Amino acid sequence: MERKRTDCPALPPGWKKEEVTRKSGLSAGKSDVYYYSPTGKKFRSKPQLSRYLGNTVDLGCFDFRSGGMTGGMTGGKLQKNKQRLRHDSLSLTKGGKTDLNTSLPIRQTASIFKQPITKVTNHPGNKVKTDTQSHTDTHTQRSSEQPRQLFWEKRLKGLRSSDVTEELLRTMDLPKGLQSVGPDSGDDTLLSALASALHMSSSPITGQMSVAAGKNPTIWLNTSQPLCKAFTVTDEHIREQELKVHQARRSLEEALMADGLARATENTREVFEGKTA
DNA sequence: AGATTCGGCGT
DNA sequence: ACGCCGAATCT
Repeated sequence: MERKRTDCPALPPGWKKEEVTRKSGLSAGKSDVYYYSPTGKKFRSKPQLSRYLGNTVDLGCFDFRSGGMTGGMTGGKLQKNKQRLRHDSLSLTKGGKTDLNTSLPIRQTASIFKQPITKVTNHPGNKVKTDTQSHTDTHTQRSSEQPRQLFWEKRLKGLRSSDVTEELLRTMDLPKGLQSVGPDSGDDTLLSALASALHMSSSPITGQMSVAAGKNPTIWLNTSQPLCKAFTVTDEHIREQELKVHQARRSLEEALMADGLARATENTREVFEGKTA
């Protein structure tokens, strides 16, 4: 039945939406909605889409079934102003490759995707100004980006890594003695903040040097540093870390060996049974 | 194996 | 009533 993959207006080019009507069973007549990324991966739920796109995008106002944005604060209940999508892994159609999203959450007050803006005036000759890739093209020069929110790292809360199966990976442990500054004193946010700082910046990460930053961040916060109290790295820390790296490398080596062996034996078995794939 | 399809749990 | 996802079924 209905087997058409339509372009989804709300999503960046390359994404397709599909609606399949159930044709039998108790739920006959109902339908399921799927999305396909430019690379062809199929998505069957909003959480799955969200996981894939990363926390960079808040699909809070995205309606999975219809494929559109659900309007702002309509109706009685006040809706949280959380709405931001992004506009990235989608516009990255060039690399042909990666679907990976390693970018960090960016403030996005307006709509996620490219949308025409209609300017209403009394004057004739008004045109619709379409937002091509003017500002958001920022993939190369991001650090110099305009105003940043003071506590933008809050948006990193809940950011977790997962493997290809989307199984959540165990989080890392931070060395004792690291303390966050500002709201969200959670360990996970701290970890994300530090990881982001290391990821984005090429200069040393020292944390917030001024004690006053805790009291009055508006004035004293050093915005080029993560929301982490100043810390000192001891030789002991360094040795611990070296040990961890060694252990990780050993595990990796073992895993690779085991995998290689497994493949080898499987191949020989198949040849033996005469089923060469 | 991968894709398709419906059931059914949880909200 | 519906979103989400497991698993049976199909190719």
